[in-house]
Amino acid sequence: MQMEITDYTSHQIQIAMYAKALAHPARVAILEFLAVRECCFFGNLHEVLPIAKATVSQHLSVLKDSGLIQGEIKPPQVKYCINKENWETARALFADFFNDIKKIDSCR
Amino acid sequence: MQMEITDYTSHQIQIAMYAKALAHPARVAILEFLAVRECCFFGNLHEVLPIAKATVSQHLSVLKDSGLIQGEIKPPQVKYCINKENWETARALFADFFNDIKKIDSCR
DNA sequence: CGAACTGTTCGTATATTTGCGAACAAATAA
DNA sequence: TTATTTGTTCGCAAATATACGAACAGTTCG
Repeated sequence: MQMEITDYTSHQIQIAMYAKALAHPARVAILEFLAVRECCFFGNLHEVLPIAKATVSQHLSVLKDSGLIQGEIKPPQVKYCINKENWETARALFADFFNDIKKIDSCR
Repeated sequence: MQMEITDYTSHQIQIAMYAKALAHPARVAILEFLAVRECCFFGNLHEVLPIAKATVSQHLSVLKDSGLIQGEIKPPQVKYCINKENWETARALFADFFNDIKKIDSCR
């Protein structure tokens, strides 16, 4: 008797969650921007993004909720940076996901 | 004078597009299912997913539009499989994205 | 104290996503 | 021809996501 998937696995849900965090160009831009700087304040991000500060804040919130970044209050500014542990988790998750599928020959 | 990002780069848009395609557990499940089978019909997918066939069809449509999979009509069935070229593109895109950021020491 | 600066939260408008049943289309089988 | 099988498309409802200005909160500066 074949195992039946009645619901999604936590693995699938986790990949989908990280993917959702990356699913908007502004958030990809934020992460790329954080990547090349030792340190980055909200204002730096707002400067280079073509959106209102309220919207920037919202995207940062999504990224924080995903765990990919973290913010630290350095009054009167807020400093953001990549969360290394979770970043590595996501990196490995996507790498495995794409490679597992690359192994097989699929159709044709 | 610092280069200013006035809009998103096509690179950022492309990552966001692929990420959006992966941003739902059902679509991750579909891709994982396609990964371990030589060949896969719509019915096989519908069987193992906890959603109505109309919804399965919709998710397949999203994945087709992203380029990650392709469908082939084998009357009266429809056979789906991973699109290898685009899959490799996405794999490389995410791998680079995650590794570029892993390089830097970021804050703390 | 009040003004200025930095960023978040609120309220709202609009667009997109997700999900389903029903209707539909195409091919096959009876 | 009619019924069945397979999957897509339609129409709709509900939930999320995106975006903005305005209001707000906390800190610093004058």
